[in-house]
Amino acid sequence: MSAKSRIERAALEVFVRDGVDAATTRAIAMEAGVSEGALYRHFRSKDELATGLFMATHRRLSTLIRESSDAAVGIDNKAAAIVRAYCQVADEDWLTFAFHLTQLHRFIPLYQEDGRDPVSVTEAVIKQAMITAELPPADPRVLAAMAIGIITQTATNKAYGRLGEDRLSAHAPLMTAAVKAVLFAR
Amino acid sequence: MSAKSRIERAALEVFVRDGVDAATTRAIAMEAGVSEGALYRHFRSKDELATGLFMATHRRLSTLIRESSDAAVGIDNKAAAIVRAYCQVADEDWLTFAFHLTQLHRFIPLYQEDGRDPVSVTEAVIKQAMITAELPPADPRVLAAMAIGIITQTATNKAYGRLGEDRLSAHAPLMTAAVKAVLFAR
DNA sequence: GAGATGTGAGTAAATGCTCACACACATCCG
DNA sequence: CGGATGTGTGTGAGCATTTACTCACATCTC
Repeated sequence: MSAKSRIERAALEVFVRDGVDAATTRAIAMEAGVSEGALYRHFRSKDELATGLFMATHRRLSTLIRESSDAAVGIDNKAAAIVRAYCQVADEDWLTFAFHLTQLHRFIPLYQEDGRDPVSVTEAVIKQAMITAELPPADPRVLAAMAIGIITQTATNKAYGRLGEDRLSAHAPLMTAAVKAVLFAR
Repeated sequence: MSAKSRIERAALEVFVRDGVDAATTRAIAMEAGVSEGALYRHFRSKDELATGLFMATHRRLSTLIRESSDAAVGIDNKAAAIVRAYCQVADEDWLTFAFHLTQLHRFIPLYQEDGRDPVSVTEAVIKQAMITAELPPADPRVLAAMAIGIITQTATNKAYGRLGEDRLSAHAPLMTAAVKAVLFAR
């Protein structure tokens, strides 16, 4: 593995463990088994390192959700597609996903910048389904928040060790049923 | 207002805005309109200040949830009581609630320490309802996470300015319906 | 006047980042 | 082929700055 990716993996570990602000470049370098100087050979700053890692996962997740919900037909299938997208990203690299999940609040301006984030996409899907009367009317902003909350809070509890070692997709059926139920709840 | 509470309010503002780790004692003192020394006259350390503020809201929330869900009869009423408890704490002091919400991840060991936290309480309620066959069987840990996720993610989106200026309880009916729907979803 | 409260300059430690240097390796030239 | 030169990468001591916290002294309150 290249030094650059070793540093990135180490940074993810330290960021998840200590939080981005409390993490030190020294700790990251030590975890990666390189000197502190090497870190700055590959990244301009600690902030660029953290932001780069966050945005990579953010774009991966946002794109996957948008594309797979677009491809699905009908609100039920779209809901299932969104759950599946989260599970896929979480399971293919839990560390990056956990970093994205736990440090999200530190990057909200970036999260919301282009209206292509998971919440906005979900909100758009819901709005559209209300126009076609597939869903009964309600505040789409709140429904989107609740739907995403079902998924992210399950993932968060897994990150906190409350759900054992299963992959996130082990809970996909229940999460999917829950999201569908919420969309129709009034 | 006493200096001590002025400092606490200022700390909450800065902690919410910058995060606990990035917040400086100077910024807090300036926001409170006192010197940095005054801060240490009332609190041993920045960490004690942050932890004290967090635990106060944590205990308030946990206790309220436990007591009001205990008092309610039947799973539907218990679900409504949990939503109401969150809304009450959020609406009576949004700043402390927003602090608790956004900085939770930094205090997980404290959050989980005594099994009286909102998620654990909700999990216990769900388990009991399954024993009495009020609810169909499923993993209570996941159901609890999802139910709490509905509430906290709605609140989080409000904190991020996605839901306008309404009080959280404005969304209580929808959140309550959603939580009930999730508990029965399979 | 005594104790509580407030002040702000000062301190030791930590942190993000730089820099002069070292090493490995490839390319070029006689 | 052997040496010179260039380039990408790694090192770790060192620097400037920031930060949490302290303390000798001032001020207020009763």
